[in-house]
Amino acid sequence: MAVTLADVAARAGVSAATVSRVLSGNYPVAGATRSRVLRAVEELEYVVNGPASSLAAATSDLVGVLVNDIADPFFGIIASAVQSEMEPEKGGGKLAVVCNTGGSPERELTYLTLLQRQRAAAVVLTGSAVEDPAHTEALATRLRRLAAAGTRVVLCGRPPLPEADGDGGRDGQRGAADGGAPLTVAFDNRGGARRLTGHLLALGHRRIGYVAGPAERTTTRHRLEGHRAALADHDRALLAEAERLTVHGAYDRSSGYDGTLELLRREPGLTAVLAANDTVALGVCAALREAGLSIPGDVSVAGFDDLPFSADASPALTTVRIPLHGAGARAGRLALGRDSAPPGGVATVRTELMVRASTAAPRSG
Amino acid sequence: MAVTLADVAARAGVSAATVSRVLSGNYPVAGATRSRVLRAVEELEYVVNGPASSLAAATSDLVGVLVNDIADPFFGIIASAVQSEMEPEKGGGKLAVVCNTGGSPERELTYLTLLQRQRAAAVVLTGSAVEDPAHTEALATRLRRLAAAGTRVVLCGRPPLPEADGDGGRDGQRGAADGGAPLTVAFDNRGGARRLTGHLLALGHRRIGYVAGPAERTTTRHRLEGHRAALADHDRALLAEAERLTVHGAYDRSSGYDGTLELLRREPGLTAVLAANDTVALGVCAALREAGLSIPGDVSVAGFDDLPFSADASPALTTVRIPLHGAGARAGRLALGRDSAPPGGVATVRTELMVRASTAAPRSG
DNA sequence: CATAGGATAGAAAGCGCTTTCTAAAGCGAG
DNA sequence: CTCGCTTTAGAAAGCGCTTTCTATCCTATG
Repeated sequence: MAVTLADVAARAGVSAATVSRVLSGNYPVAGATRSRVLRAVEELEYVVNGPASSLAAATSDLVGVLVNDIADPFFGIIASAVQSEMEPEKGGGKLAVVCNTGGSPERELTYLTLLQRQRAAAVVLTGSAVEDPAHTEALATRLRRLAAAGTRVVLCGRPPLPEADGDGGRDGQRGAADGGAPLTVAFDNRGGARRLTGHLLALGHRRIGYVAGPAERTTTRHRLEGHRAALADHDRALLAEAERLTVHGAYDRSSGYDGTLELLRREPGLTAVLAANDTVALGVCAALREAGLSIPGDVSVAGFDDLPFSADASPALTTVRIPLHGAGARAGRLALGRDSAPPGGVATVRTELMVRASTAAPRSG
Repeated sequence: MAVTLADVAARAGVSAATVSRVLSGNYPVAGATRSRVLRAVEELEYVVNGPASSLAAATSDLVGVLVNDIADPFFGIIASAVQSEMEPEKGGGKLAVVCNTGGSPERELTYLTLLQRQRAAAVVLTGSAVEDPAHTEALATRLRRLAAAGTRVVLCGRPPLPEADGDGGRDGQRGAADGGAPLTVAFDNRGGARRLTGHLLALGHRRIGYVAGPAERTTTRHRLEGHRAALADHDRALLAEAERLTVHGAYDRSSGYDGTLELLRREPGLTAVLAANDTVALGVCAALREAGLSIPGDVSVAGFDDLPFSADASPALTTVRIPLHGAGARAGRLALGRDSAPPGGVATVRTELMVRASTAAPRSG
């Protein structure tokens, strides 16, 4: 039905092998022959059959990008950056495939199977991971197997895989023999949270609420650890209160709203609220305003991520900026093997405290 | 290297054909045989070779989703909805591939080639199209060719393809013979804009600025047409001013900011500003506030799309809601052939005026 | 008890491409 | 003018799967 290589070959008066060589370009073909083939391709509107090509060559130009929520700009920005590294102009010429896992470990596995089936050239997993030991192990096993089969695996914004144990590591230098072990681009969530809480403490806040993300996510834990480390640094007594002033929710606006209501119930004297991320912070602000509290006059609010809308919120949000675009681009290059692997396989991306209008010294003391 | 069908067959003590039948499930296999095969698959950790499978079956389970900007929630929501229809549970079991065109016609064509190469099962094109005749024709040709080759083509949020002319239409009833002509899920941008401007006029606004999107985009033109139709309906004299009170920009915040500054320069007596979309509206608000104007006290502001953050902006944004999720889901089902084609191949999605705090009657008159 | 007919499984022919192996020219050097 | 090397192109063998066509084994029926 469709035009095939053989049709082009016949039209150009050459063999199929020659056409293939002209198109892949990794073999010398005389100029005259080449242009004759190219013209035939043109005239017949020939389009390579990808599956056939992938089968014969045992490689494909698909790169999978797994995201937790494609409608969330956080992931959109990362995915966009990864994809921009795959541009044909940049020497990639890969097809970046964004897969929406919805944060579900099962779907993550499902998509990985689908990608493995397609013999994807690389896979980039973004966003926090679920800390369920069973899932962690299943995921790690599959990722190592993918890597061993020649698919490049890059984790972006999640912690590196645990060390392989059990039957793995048959050769001394792990990851050197096969396709290479999974690589990681990690965010310094802990450090960022620590600086953020440090900033609030320096302003004089002592009763700081925390509307955290889902309890089982790595990112949630890391940010919480940073927060508590800062509290402990300042005054170990604050740590005792921290537990009571922390509520968990999802990474969305309504969690911020509901969480804030709960926090106010627990501690009406709150002078600051930290949000799991900027989207949650929006909900926090809405709840505070509805409670008749001004920001930052009565309560300071801070978020995490520094998404595009954060500087535009009113008041502009104090937040911890994660260079998402840079991180995504880095992950993309690692996935393409265009950047050399970072030492230890882990590149940590710095986060930066952005102090804006939503945080100020608490009224009086 | 990898485990193949033959390995599984050998292990299960059956032929390759049987294994294939067990896995595809569209042929009766005796229960005992089936479970023996399944066990072998399990034990060998067999994963189908997608390219080989696609080649032999002459189909693939890839569905391409082209978006203008993956970091923009507008597209994120649509893509997410399309993808949710592809869930294995929903009987789809397709791999939705989100491709970021950056709004560039060339990249659009590039990705379509890539998808055609992969023999994609369907392609969904989202977002406004560029109104360059040369590109429109090139795109239409390629899409019709894709459709003819059996790939389902769905346009979402852009106008239907122009009627095929020239050498096309060899058979009387177009689109019936082959895979089917491209389908469209269109947004009623014109009607939405018309109602929005109507709302402002009803409030008493007469000097209404418009920070429009890129001039060459269909969406921009449609919204502008709706706007002007409303003005003309009310008082033809307003139409004369409309040109002067319209500026063009991109679909981003800074365009809203810059555009508003320009509009204020042209007409300091502005009482309302319409934005190309909600993101642009954020920039409009920022510029107005910096100019010392209150919203909606001095100037009313309205947007388009009703993205998640729009209700949270302060003041909450009056806007035209487009049911993006529903539209994306519809497009997804059409792409899967799960919904029957709408009459004329075009399903138009209603838009809804959401009146919120950012618009009010102008001060005095 | 013989035989038609259904159920189940195997053999084998591709799907369209890449790539190794091989052959035919074309060239300068002895 | 011949020999051996390089350049260029063809033949053909798969890549791993699906699917048609056949063969076999039962079971039901006359």
